[in-house]
Amino acid sequence: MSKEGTTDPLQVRSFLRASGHRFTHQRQLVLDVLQETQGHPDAETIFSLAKARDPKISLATVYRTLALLNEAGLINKHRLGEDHEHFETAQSTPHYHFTCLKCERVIEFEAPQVTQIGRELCEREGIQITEAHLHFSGYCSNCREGDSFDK
Amino acid sequence: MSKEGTTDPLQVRSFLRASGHRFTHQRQLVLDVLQETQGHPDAETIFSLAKARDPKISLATVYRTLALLNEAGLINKHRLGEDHEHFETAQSTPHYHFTCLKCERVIEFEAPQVTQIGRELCEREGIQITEAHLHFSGYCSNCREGDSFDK
DNA sequence: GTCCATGCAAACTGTTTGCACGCGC
DNA sequence: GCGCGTGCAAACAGTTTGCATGGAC
Repeated sequence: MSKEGTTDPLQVRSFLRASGHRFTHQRQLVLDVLQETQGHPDAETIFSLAKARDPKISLATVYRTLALLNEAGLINKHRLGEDHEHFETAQSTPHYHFTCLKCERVIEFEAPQVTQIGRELCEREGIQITEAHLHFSGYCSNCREGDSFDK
Repeated sequence: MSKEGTTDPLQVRSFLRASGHRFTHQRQLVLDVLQETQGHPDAETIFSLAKARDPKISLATVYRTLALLNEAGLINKHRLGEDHEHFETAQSTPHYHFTCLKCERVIEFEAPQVTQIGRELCEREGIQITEAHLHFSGYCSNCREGDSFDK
């Protein structure tokens, strides 16, 4: 589960310039943080990691950058817990998530069937699908019933 | 696509009493509204519909009631657009949603494959799944490309 | 030098909570 | 009448925005 993604500085730079955006220190930084972070950090986490390297960066910039990168398709947004967004660099193969309601652990999995479901729906309804999210929640192997153990 | 559900006054009343909750006018009202409303209203919509019948009901009560009914399994919560929750009375068969990014139309569909995906994941990961959400977004038949027509 | 991007603080949205009163039981 | 449920307003979390300054090009 390594982070591939097309996010090296040069590509990002030319991508931004091509779409009429400037290549700033902050944009690079947010992307770096996202690439180097395991899992699915939320905006606040990304912010504090970025701030560790550039104490001047602001939360607003992080949000603005995340929105930009998301629109560009370089990163993806997910509602994992309930309340707020999590981010990850765009992967080549679509995948989905399970979240443990107790320990918040996230398990990623692939499910090609989802693409098929979408395809059928498109045909039947004449729609066009741009995004698919499958999300399970429940209890992971450590948290199901045996709660009392690790208390 | 009729609203079945086990939400007639008598059943709700005894359900609430059984779980140590009181049967109030407001709780009945919220449930009524939810049953009589097509689609997937959000809290604000439910509030204004309820308010039309009882001008004294408060938004806080609506939220508290929705939370209660959701925990009880009588209704379900969904993130359809992006920003806020939508609600619907619990259906007997699991179903999922497509949302049009332009006109916000929601299409419901069934997909038994999802249950299967969940089952496999449970076996492989030793987890326990309590909830499943599959959500597509994109453009409905009216909104894909032909935007200019209905301008 | 131009203009987009940033930092800051204030605004905003959806939802939750503290508290005194009111009503189901 | 006891105690949960309510209404109100204030609090809250996550995110967005207006504005003056700063930096990419």
